[in-house]
Amino acid sequence: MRLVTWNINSIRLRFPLLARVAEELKPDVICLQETKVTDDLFPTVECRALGFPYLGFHGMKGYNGVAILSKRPIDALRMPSWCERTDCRHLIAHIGNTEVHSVYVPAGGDIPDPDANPKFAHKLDFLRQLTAWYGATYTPDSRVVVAGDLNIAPLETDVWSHKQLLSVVSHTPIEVELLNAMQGSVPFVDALRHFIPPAERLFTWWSYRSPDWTKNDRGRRLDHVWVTPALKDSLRSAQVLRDARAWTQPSDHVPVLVELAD
DNA sequence: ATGGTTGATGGTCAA
Repeated sequence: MRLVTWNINSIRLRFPLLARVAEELKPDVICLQETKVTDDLFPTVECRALGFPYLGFHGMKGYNGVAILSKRPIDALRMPSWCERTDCRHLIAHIGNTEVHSVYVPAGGDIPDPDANPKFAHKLDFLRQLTAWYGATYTPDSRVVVAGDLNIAPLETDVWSHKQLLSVVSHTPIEVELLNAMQGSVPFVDALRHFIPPAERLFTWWSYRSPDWTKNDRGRRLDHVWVTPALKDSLRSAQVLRDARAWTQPSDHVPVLVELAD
């Protein structure tokens, strides 16, 4: 199974780029975040025309929104909600004998202080709740893929400057600690770092707020694919489609591909 | 330290 995760930042605006991702990466499953579309306006006909007959989506007006597009039958869909909100940040599809999760962790605002910044507090709470739930719901024998924009870059090599980003939301010690706790809850295997050495720099996001995203390569690895230990030996390859950041009218995130043996 | 850009929306808010 070839699985792509991508924060598309509006599926309607960037549908032509989604078609390009489908054509170039030939995924069997695509997990999307920030679809930014309500369910009644989701482009179901267009997705099916791309070769994905089986669709799950969970969206709201203007913000957030997750989706899973599949060439293989989706047997069941679930949409957990966290922090007593209906934020459309989590979608689960049962595909064959495996669960695929599309997750969009709150970005957390600009100030890395939960007392001063409710958005940061929400991000931390979201991570704590998800961690408790994953730990209580799954075991190492579960067949689960967690894919999405987790909005945290855990390793020093996941950011362009570890020192300069220590107090920047996405790379603060408290966030990294909570993300590591979430990964350890089952535990999950980091599929990207399974193939790409942790010593090597690896980014999946480059800010829009730079006139030239390639200048000094100031990126971060915010998008992740994790698998349960039961799937570890099935991992075949992983790839970040860095080129997609240079496409016309790009998302600030690029697609990440992980290939698993069936 | 600050500001920079993009998207949905229709004034700003979120990222």
